[in-house]
Amino acid sequence: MDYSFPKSQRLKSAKRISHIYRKGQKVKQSSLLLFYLEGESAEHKISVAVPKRKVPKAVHRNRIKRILREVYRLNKTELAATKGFDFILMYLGSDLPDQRKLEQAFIKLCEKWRNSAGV
RNA sequence: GAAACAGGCCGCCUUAUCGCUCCUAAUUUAAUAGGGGAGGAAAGUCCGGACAAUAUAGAGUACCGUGCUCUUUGAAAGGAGAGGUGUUUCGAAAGGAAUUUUGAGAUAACAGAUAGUACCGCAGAGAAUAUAUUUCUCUUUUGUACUUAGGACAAUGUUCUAAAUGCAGAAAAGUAAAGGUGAAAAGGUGCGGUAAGAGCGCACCGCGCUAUUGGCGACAAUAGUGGCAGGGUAAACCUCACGGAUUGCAAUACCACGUAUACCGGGGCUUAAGUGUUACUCGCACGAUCCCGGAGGGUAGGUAGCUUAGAUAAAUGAUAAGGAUCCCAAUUGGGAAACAGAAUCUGGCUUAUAGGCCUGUUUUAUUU
Repeated sequence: MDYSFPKSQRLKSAKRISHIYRKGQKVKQSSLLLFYLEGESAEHKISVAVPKRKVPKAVHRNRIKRILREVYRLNKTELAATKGFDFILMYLGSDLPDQRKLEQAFIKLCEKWRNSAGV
């Protein structure tokens, strides 16, 4: 099993990210929102986002982003596909989340994504 | 031992597994080994400094900062100690009172309100060139009551005139003493004085000015003098003194990519349009394939700056076990753990902070 999460699997270009926000499809499950768009390389690329308006404290924002990244890292296989996709995973709640609940929500989100993206 | 105050420090630890980031090493092109990886405030961005760019031709204005004294520390901002003054709390003393002296604290953006402007809600007559539709007082005058004196008549009464006194009203003044309003009412208390009053006069207190003395100084004491003009706000503008080039790492340098000397309108081509220079003015420099405006197009990736933390959609994390701390139950167990996340570095200031430790001072309990 591959649980690594190197730099090549992260979405880093500001131009590409704003493009996904504009043109990408959306899937929602409880407090998670996933933007996705077919990518340029064979690998998946992902980026996490927490809106400043919902979570004003920098400490809490950092924590939520780390938890989201950890959830993705441990459940990467749920998003397995033949093509590479670019994702943005956004947290819409305003409280500090529980990691186990978030993992279950993420797995459900992945099922929805598989159906809508037709993979 | 406990409580209060002041100052300082710490602000969970260990192991394993999975993962992130930077550096080094060697094999070699996707993996291995070793090492480093958030804070006392990283925060607010309120003051300094380094560094960078602009300018180096300066001057004035504007703007900003600081504001009792001395010593000390520091590159500066700032800090520390000692003192002075004002305000204020508690206690003591003197005095009839106003007030003064003194002991122990607290506190002050603590230069200037006799340069000018502005503001001072409500209440109140009046809030700054003081003042009345209250009260008080003199004078004049009207009415009335009573008394006295004189006269007339129809005579133990009636009536007229004059004067004094009381009451009520009016006019013209005096006064700012009393009541009342207010955070604040144009020196305070007492005595004299006056029609009533008033620094109008006097005593004491306070205040201003001048001189002398003491102190490095802020200031203080003493003497003389002035009858007292001049309320408060400068964290309102402002004035004075001292200091300050401006903009900030999204600075800036280099590499890569890419384009348009296109088009439209206007100005100018040597009697100067314009650009740069510190916000403005002057001055200075540059100045013809030029300048301004419109509409439109392209780029916005990387390296250095940048750090024995050093990223760039931004690492410093997750899970499990064990152990300290605190709380509830008191056998086993269950729960809690603050404020808060680096972005060029650095010195301060301010604000947030569960819990714990140490030192000192004061009060108090117990034991000897």
